[in-house]
Amino acid sequence: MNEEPEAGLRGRLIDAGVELVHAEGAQALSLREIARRAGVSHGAPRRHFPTHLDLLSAIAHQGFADLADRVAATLAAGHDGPRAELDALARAYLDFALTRRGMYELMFRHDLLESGRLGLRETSLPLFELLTRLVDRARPGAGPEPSLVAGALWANLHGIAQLWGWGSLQLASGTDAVEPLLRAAVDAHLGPAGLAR
Amino acid sequence: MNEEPEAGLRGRLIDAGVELVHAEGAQALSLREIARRAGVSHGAPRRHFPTHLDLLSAIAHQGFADLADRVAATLAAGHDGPRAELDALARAYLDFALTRRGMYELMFRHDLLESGRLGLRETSLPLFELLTRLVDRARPGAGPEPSLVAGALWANLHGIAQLWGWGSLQLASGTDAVEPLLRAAVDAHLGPAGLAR
DNA sequence: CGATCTTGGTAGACACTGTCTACGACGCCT
DNA sequence: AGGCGTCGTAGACAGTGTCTACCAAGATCG
Repeated sequence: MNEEPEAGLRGRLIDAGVELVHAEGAQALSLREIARRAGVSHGAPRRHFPTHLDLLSAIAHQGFADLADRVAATLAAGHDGPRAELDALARAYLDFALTRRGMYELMFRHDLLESGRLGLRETSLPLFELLTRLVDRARPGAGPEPSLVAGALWANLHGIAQLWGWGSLQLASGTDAVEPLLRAAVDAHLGPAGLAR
Repeated sequence: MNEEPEAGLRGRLIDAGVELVHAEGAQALSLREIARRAGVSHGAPRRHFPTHLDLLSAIAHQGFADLADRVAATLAAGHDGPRAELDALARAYLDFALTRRGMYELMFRHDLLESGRLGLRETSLPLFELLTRLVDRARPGAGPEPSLVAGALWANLHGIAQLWGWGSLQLASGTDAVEPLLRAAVDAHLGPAGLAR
């Protein structure tokens, strides 16, 4: 499922960037610092990435691949029906966003997504289609179409991940645990756990 | 509801920043450019804002005030019951996020929120409490507590605003209208429109 | 009334950033 | 051997945020 790691300086730059964003956060990803960590001069990356944003996009791309791997590994563990799989997916998504904060932030930088580099926006499509399939199987036929529910649910997960990630939701809802919020969101879009199936 | 505009250079800097973020977007808010637009040297802002982030926080603060004004104006129009008010609030929120994109982006910059400057995170609390009250009144007593539902709903609005704003949701769900998505989200958290109340 | 201190702005320096250009080393091919 | 891409280096340039020295005008006070 994962493409083989790229050889040469191009791959080393991406690796250095991934390491850096995990260690220091998204704002530390200056072109020159990445080059420094890869042991080359600041002009070298230009041979492989025309601009700074292209390099960042490649790093974010790697992040989406990691997320896909995590989700795949979670689902491979085996679950009791599509609803349980959805719960697991939601938790894995949130977990990724909260533990890999810098990478998650990078992956959803609007200027990266909007620049259309590397088809970054399209990179999340397979994950979204998986979500749509699960929604379709987890819910009885009635109600709005699955892609709509999946879209709303994805947006909900994304919003929880972000707002919780920087403390706004803790402050607002007065709790210090995400799980109830996550459960409330999933239940809202799919109905309470025990019903379907 | 709005505090009076601040006089002096401090207020002029904020105004220049607000204008700039509306005209050119959030990445254009360099300290020097704001100073230029306010007609002062690049060192002048330092007398009023110790650091660049403090100035940005003050601008974002103004954005939250604008959002609160918009929501208040929307609710003042008069609606038929709390559920209709919630629909109007959700639409106003989304409308703000999509028309004032640069400002919305600035308001939810994590480094601003996390730095705790100006109590920026607390600024959204009144709006959230309003949301919680409406949720409480719009839903029959059963189910999870209102603050939890309000938190999940807020996260959903935020997620829709962001993902839609930069085109990811259009691509994923295959539609080009937000309204169905917004309705699906509100219905999911509060139940279909006709039922309650 | 004159000296002094505070307030609020200017001007220049510094380190750092992303981009661009000139240059050079190296391998490959004919 | 000669030519030619490929790929990295080194330096310049404009722009950034921050810091420091300076200075002009007002207020305060002995």
